Amino acid sequence: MTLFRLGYVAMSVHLHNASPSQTVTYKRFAQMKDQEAAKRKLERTASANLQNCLRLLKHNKAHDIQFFRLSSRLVPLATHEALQGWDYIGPIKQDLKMLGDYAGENRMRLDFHPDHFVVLNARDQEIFQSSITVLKYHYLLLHHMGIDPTHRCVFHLGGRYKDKESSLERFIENWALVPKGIQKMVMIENDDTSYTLNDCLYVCEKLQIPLVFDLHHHMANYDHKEWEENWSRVLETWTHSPLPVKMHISSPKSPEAFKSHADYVDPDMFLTFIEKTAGTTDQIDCMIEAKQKDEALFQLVGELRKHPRIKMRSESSFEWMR
DNA sequence: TACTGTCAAGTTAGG
DNA sequence: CCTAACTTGACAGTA
Repeated sequence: MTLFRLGYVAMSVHLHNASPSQTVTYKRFAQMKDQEAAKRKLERTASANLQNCLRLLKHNKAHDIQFFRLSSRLVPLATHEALQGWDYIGPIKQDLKMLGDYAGENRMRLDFHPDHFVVLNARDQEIFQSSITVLKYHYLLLHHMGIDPTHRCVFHLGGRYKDKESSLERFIENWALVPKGIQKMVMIENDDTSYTLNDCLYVCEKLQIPLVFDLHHHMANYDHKEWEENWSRVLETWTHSPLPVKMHISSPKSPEAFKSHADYVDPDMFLTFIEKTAGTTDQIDCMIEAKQKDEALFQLVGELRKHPRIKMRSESSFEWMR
């Protein structure tokens, strides 16, 4: 039997005034005359973000949701080069621990998806180094939450640079320069413009990195449309992970804007995926990437539970009955 | 209070 | 070579 578990991204459309991504822009920060006071403002914002994050986890618990992507913007300007040397962890240690403890007590799977500024296959050393800085920031947050950082941070292979083959190989070369602790934290996802499922499998198998399969990206960018033929290879990349297989689910906004995320998830496409993968592994955690966030999850569950072969195991998890 | 322009970072497509 | 689009919520200034 395969347990399918649903999660959502970073913020709730139901919980008001609970943004975990409040910020102070660098421009505003630089305008403030008292730099120490400005740093205190950053710290207060970070603390408020973490408090809001805790509210989100409580909301998730109330709805039986145990899978959640944390915002990468919890600490404003944490990795900005003008703020090197700023101890952004110290002032929020208690908040981080409280969040991590709550997640642990309630067996929640939390992870991160830093945005497109992480480019490990960069040609430019500075871009590579700033990518490492961003990953280290994620590592420290996890560490101080008391969460094992293994396989908690997903991103893409990087740029194509007009030569996909050599750019793919450069990811492998650069990987040797990535600190071991950060290597263990990483998962790789197929993207919608450059690196396909095949490309990612090649790298993930070589470097022993779990592959997060994004079905929507696959439909926008593939070598072989039939992903099923490679599904067992995807599962294999998770063999040595302490965590269940993870994937991303979203639907195209429209045929014209195919790559954009729709407000909600199309249940039919998802049901097809479920039918094809049910029974292939113990558990698959599905991250819902939709504009309507948790509401999209609720609506999807509402549709799924009407299906005769779907047996709900909680408000956000289910099995497929053969 | 509601609306609009602006905001750290990178890459790609297009002119 | 340069710029806009991508994606994108939140902030700050203005109406």
